[in-house]
Formats: sequence, C-alpha cells, structure tokens
Amino acid sequence: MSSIHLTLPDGSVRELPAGSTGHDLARAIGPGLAKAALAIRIDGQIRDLARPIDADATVSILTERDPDALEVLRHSTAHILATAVRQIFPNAGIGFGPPIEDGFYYDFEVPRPFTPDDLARIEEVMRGVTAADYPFEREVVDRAEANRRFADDPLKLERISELGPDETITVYTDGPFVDLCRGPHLPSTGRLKHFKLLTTAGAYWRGDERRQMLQRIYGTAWFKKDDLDGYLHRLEESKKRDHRRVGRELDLFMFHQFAPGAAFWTERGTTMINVLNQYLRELQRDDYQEIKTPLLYNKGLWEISGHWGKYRENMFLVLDNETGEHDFSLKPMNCPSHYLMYQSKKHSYRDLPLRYSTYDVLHRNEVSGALSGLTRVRQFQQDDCHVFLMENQIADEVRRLTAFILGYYETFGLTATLKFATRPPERVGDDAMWDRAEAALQAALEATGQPYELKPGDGAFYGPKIDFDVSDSIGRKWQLGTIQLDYAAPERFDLSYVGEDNTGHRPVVIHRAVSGSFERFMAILIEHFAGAFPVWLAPEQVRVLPISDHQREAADRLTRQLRAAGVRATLDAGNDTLNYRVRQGEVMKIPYLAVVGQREADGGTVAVRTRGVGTKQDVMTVAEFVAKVVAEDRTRARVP
RNA sequence: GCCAGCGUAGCUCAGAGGUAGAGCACUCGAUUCGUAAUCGAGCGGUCGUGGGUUCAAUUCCCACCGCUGGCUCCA
Repeated sequence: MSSIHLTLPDGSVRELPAGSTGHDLARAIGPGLAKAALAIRIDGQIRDLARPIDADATVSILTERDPDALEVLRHSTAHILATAVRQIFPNAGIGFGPPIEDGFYYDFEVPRPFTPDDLARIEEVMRGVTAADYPFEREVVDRAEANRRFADDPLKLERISELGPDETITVYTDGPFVDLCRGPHLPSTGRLKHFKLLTTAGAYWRGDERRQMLQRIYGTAWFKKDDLDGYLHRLEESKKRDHRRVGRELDLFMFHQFAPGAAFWTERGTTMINVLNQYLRELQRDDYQEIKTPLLYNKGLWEISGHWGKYRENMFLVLDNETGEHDFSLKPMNCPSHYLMYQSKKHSYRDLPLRYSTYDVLHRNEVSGALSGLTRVRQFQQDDCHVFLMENQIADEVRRLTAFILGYYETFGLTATLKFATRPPERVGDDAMWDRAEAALQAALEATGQPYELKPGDGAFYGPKIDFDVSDSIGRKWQLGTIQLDYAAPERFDLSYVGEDNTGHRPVVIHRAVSGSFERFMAILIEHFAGAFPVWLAPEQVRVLPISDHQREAADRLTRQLRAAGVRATLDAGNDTLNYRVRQGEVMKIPYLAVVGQREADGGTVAVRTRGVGTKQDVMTVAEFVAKVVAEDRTRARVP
C-alpha cells in the first residue's frame, strides 16, 4: 500500500497511508490538535478536513487561530442560515452566500421579504441546526445529477449552467440542507456558536438591476463569544462617531427635507470648511491658478464633452423659458468649463504643466436611495484641478500629485488605499487611446512606488484613474482624492499648445481632486477625530470661562487678546456654574478651556484645561497661552 | 430608482382608536460658584404631508415626501 508525505509548517514530514484525510493527520499529530482542527491548507488551498489527501503536499491544519479559518466559519454559518431559511420557507430559492468582512450574507428568493420577526425566528432555528451538530458532507456530482438535485431552484440551475465543462461540481449537505457549493466548510454545524443575524436588504440577483430582487440577510460570526461581543460593541462605538450624529451634536451642519442631498453649514461647520480651503489655497499658491467658472451651461457644452450622452441622467436639467426646453444644466463637473478657459488663449509648451484649480459648487442628480449624510450628496464643492500637460510630463506630474494628495491626508493622520481603475464599458474614445492612457497612467503609478489595487472597468467614462480611498467609521470606503488621465477631452475640445517646433500639439489633461469634496472630507474628518478636532481645525479653539462675575473683566480681556492673535476664542460668562460650563466645553470638544479665577485675574495668568485630560490644569501666563495656541494653529499640530 | 425599516417638542425617546408625556435644550427668577449637569418656575407639538375607513385617527389603510440600512450607482 502506497503512502503520502506531508510537510508540516515546522518543516517536519509525516508519512501517512494514501487516502488519509486531514482528520487523520491531525489525529496523528496529537489529540489536542485533532479537537481544534477546523480545516486543512494543502499547498496553499484550504480544504475540508474530511477530504482524502491524494498526493504529497505541504500542509497546515487550520484552527481558530488561523485568520483564514474565520472565512470558513462565516461561509459555513451562511449555510446554516440557508438551512434555517429552507426549514421555514421550503420553497425559497438559494442565491449566493459568501463570507464578507466581519460576517456573511445569503440571498434568497422568497415570495415576501423577511421581517424582523422572521429574522428572530430564523436565528432560533439556526441555533437548533448547530445543536444538532450535522456534519458538512462534500459530494462530487455530475452535471445531470446536479441539475436533478436542484431542479426546483432556478437560481442554482443558472449557476450550474455557467460552470465550465471541466469544473468539478460539488454539493454540500448539512442535515436537511443540500447546497451547490465549492466549499470548504467546518467539520460540522456544532462548531458554530457565536453568530448573530443583523439586517435584511434587497439585492438584485447577480447584482444586475434588470433582474429580480432577492432578499439578503446579513449576519456576523466569530469563534469566541468575546469576539462576537467585541464586534457588536465596535458597531455601537462607531455609531457614536457617525458624522451625522456628531455633526448635529457639535452643531456643524444640518439637512432639510426641502433640499435633499444638500448640506446646510452652520457657522461652526463653515469655519472648518474655510480652514480647509485656506490650507489648500496655501498649498496651491505657487503652482496653481485658481479660477471660477459658471455653474449653469447650455447643453451645447455637454454635447461636446460627452456628458449629454453619457452622464445626462446624473445632471440637473434646467428649463430655458424661451425655448421651452431643458437645454441648460447645472454643472456636475468642472472640466468642460476649464477647457473653455484653456481654449480661450494660446498656450506655449513653456507654460505646461498648467494647473487650473477651483472650489466651485457641483450638482449631481444622484438617485434618491444613494444619498447618505455628507458622504453622498447632490450638491458639493470639489477641490478640483485640471492639469494641462505634455505626454512626457505625465509620470512626473502623477508622482507629484500622488505625493501632494498623500501628504495632505498625512496632515490629518489619514491613510488611503490606492486603486487603479481602467476603462469602463460605457466610455468615449477608441481602444487605441485607452491603451495609451492606461499604459501611461499605470507606468506613472508604478513609478510612485505606492502599493495599489487594480479595479478593471472602474475608470471614468473619459479615462483611467487612480482613486484614493479612505474608510468611514463603519468601515465603508469612500473615494476622496482622484487622479484621472484624459486623452479624450483635448480631442473633443480641440485643445492645443504651441510646441518648441512652433506648431500646434495636443496636450493631455489630468483631472485631480484631493479631498474629493469638502462635504465628504468633512464626514471623514468628523469620524476620524470623533469630533475632537486638533486646534487648527476646531471651529472654536478656546473657550474662556471666568469662575464668577468678579473675573468677568479679566476673562473678557483674555478673549480679546486671543482673538487679536487670530485665535477662534469665545467667552462663556453665563450664570451657570463652572462645573456646568466645563461640561459644556468638554461635550462640545473645545480643545482648550481657559479658566480665569481670582488668582489668575490677579496674576495675569490662565488655568488651561486641555480637552480630554480631565481635571489636570496647566497654569501659564496669558502670553504663554496665546503663543502656545497660535503655534499649534500655525503648525497644524495634531493636538490636543 | 429597487427592497426593508423608520418619521411624536430643537435633541433623545415614552405613549395609546376617544383630540399627547419625560429628560435635556430654550426663556425667566434665584444662586456668583476652582474644573463634566445648582434650584425653582415657564414656554414649547394641527404626532412628516395629503387622502381614505370610522361617531371619532396622531394611532388602522393608501399615496407622497424625507431619513436609515442594503442593492444599483458614485466625489
């Protein structure tokens, strides 16, 4: 009888009879491992423990400690969910049930959507399935058999029909439930203990809005109760820093149903936006030309740019009373208007790269269901820039812009992930142009040395792009900055520059945004800092608190001194107790509370309470305090 | 746009087929205080909007608007 040789992670080799399983291996190594074993990694591929190993391989046994085991756990939990759903709704069609970050989901085709009560009931049945401790059994079937087994489920039949001729078709059974599935799974349903169903949602079959909507159930699953509790706790905590909540608590912005998707900025929020804008202006003072262009345009412009054909459904069309037609549109992007300005003059190659920057307001008619706080709005202000340059300047410019964007984020302690997005199905320009644009941008991106992820088909309709994504408090990623290469627009707008050879040449355009939009960036900042902004960003940097009316004059003087030095300071001399006013200051997350009692009033000092550090107070002279705040503001220090 | 949930005072939330409450906020009065809520009084809501059922609707039904979570889409 032949045998197989299995190399373990520590380099040792085990010899087992051919046909041995992962279980056998685990048992051979030791009873502890046999008990803890969940799955096995064979030459990098994770498999069921019960599956025979047919050849020599490098292997490792997966236990709870292996991060990959979580995915197996979650996918197996999804199966249990489906098991329970089928028990309650025997005719439910079974869609996809993958593991996702922190959990899993499963899509079902059912005659009516799930209610919250259904969810509770389903979870209860799931507990029964785990208590029954059914083994997950894998079986290889041929196509005819697969079609026969899933004859009552059109969703599964569709999946089977898509499997290639030489793909192995496997089905998994856990107790009463059979599913078409590639696996792998945990040994049995009894291994699943710490899970919770979270929400339901509609989801189009195959993610295609033209197809029927399935009912999706989201859940989470963990190996340990502590991990589950910890995750649920994290969910709660992140809700507390949700920018919509913090924005209201700190009085930064509001929304109104009469202007869906458009923020109202309060004085405090406006102050912050102005601070951000000022910072960007400072950074772009020397190498950029800031311009402003109209908000409303005749459709003629959009016909040239291609927006009328490719982007009209996202544009707010405006009625022209004279023609009776909706011939005008609010601009959804700045680019076309910047091309008009570029066009209006002759440009020399000596002037390139030429960078037009702007902070104009844009409007995009997002579908109502897409709106979400400040992260997804219909009206926003982009920190936009269009660079006109020669092809041989692309690499340099992309490197420069990338450094600019990442450097800007760094000021706030934000980190971004980069994505390289290529031609989408709906686009302008021919393939040759796209080949060139993608090659040029990717080469430039490679040259920056930054790691990036590839997103095929995710580019803008006019060119490939590099996106800079940052996560919000509940883990959703949002695109902030972007660098988009555009060969199409210069053609469409017949843009040119005069080269060294005194003839006309076609420039290339790069679209660039750093914050993406002030709105979205504010959302990210609010959540990133949980509202506790560093001094330079805080709308109110210092609040001066006289202990009683007797120090009012000294407090008033201090406030004026701070203001004269450019500090955003206010005086809170209300007749509330000091305790109450300190609390208000902490709740509003004011960086510094400057307390003036009789000792301070007499000595020309101030007792400074720093946000978040409690009762510890720093007594310093007024001059020292003013200098401290001014320095922190000027250096954009991430304090306190 | 699609699926689901939600919409009661400025905010957080109770409530019930018989025309509404609490805490905080706000206003006034008292208190003048040494680092996270001083005490008292008062003001405040055609219960998102419109229609229907009913003797009676804020409560039940329908439509619309908005918000939330997903799907699609996206800065």
